[in-house]
Amino acid sequence: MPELPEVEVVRRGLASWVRGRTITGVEILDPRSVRRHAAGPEDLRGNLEGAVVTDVARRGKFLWMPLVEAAAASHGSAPASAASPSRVDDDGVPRLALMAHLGMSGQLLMEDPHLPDEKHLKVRLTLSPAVSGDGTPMPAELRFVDQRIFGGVFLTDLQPTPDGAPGGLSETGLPLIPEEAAHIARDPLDPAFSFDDFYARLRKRKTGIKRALLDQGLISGVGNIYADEALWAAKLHFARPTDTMRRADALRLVESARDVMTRALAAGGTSFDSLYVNVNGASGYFSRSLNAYGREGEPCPRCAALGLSTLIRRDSFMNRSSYSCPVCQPRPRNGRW
DNA sequence: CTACTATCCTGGAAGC
DNA sequence: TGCTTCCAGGATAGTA
Repeated sequence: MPELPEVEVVRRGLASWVRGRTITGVEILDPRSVRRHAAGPEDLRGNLEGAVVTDVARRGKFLWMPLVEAAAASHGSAPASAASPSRVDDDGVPRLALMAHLGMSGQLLMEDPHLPDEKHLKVRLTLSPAVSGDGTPMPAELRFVDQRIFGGVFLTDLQPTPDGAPGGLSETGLPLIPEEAAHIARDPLDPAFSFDDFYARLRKRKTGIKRALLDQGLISGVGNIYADEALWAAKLHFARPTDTMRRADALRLVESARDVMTRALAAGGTSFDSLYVNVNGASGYFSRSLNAYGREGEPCPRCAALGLSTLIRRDSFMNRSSYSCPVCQPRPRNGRW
C-alpha cells in the first residue's frame, strides 16, 4: 500500500510525463472514484477538458496537479471570456488543481491507448501528444486504477500557505495548497519539516507514539508499515506515551522514519527507473528490506546479530497489526520510562 | 477541544 | 469442493 516513498515515486514520475500537457479527454468509468468531487462527474469532466497541467505537487500522501486553461498557458494571460475566473489569479498562477489520493490500492499509470483496460480502471485522462528528451513519443493516457476505491480524484481550489512556504514538494514550489491538504503536516523528507515543532506538539498529545506517528496532522507520510519499521529501528514500543517522551527518543524516531523512507524511496526509484508505470505500492519491492513489519514469528535481525533468537510478535492495535520485537521494544510499564 | 472508533471497499486467504 | 468469514489499511465522519 502506498506510503510516502511510493507516493513520491509516483509524483516524480508523473511530473516528467504530464507537465505542460493538455487534458484532451476525460472518461470516468466508476463514479465512486470521484465521489469527493461534490459537483459530480460531469462537472469534473467539463472542468478538466482543455486544462493544462503545470506541475505535480505532494503534501504527505496527497498529490495534486495545478491546472490552467490552454489559452492562458499558451498566451500567458488570463482568458478574455473569464468563463472560469477563479482558475488563475492576476499573475496567471493556477488556483485550480486536480487532486489525487491513492488510498490503499490506487495507481496512476501512464500508458499507450492500445493497451487493454485494467480490471479496476476508474478514470482515464487523454493527454495532448508530447515527446520525451530522446525524441520518443510519451504515452497518451494517464489512468487511475484502484481496486479498493479508498482513493480517488477530484477538483480543488488552491489557496496560499500561511507561511508563504511551498505548499508541497514539487518542481515549481508554488506557495499554494489545496484546502483538503492544508491540515496535513509536513513529512520528514520535506525541507520545511521542523523537528522542534513536531516534538512540541507530540508532548501535548496524550496518546501512544504509534497512534501519533500515524496522525497525518502531526507528521505525514508515515503509514502502518513504516511506523512499525521506524519504531523497531528506534527501539520504541508502539504504546509508549507521547506526553513524557524524551527529546532524544523522539529525535531518534524521526530520524529512523526519515532513514527508512529514504531507503525505500531509493529502492523504488532504482527498481523501476522512470517507468513508474509499474509503480505499485503493494508489489513489495521494498519488502525484502523490512525488519519487523509482516515478519511475525521470524527472528528479530538485531537480536539475531547478538546471538539471541527473539521472534517478532504481532499485536492487534488500532484495528490493524503492529509488529515489534519483545526484547528490543519492551512494553511500557506504568507510563514510566 | 482531544482521543478514539466505525466505516468505506475488494479480493485473496483461511476456516469449516 | 464450495461456502463463509476474516483481513489488509488511509482518511474522515461521528461519538464520547
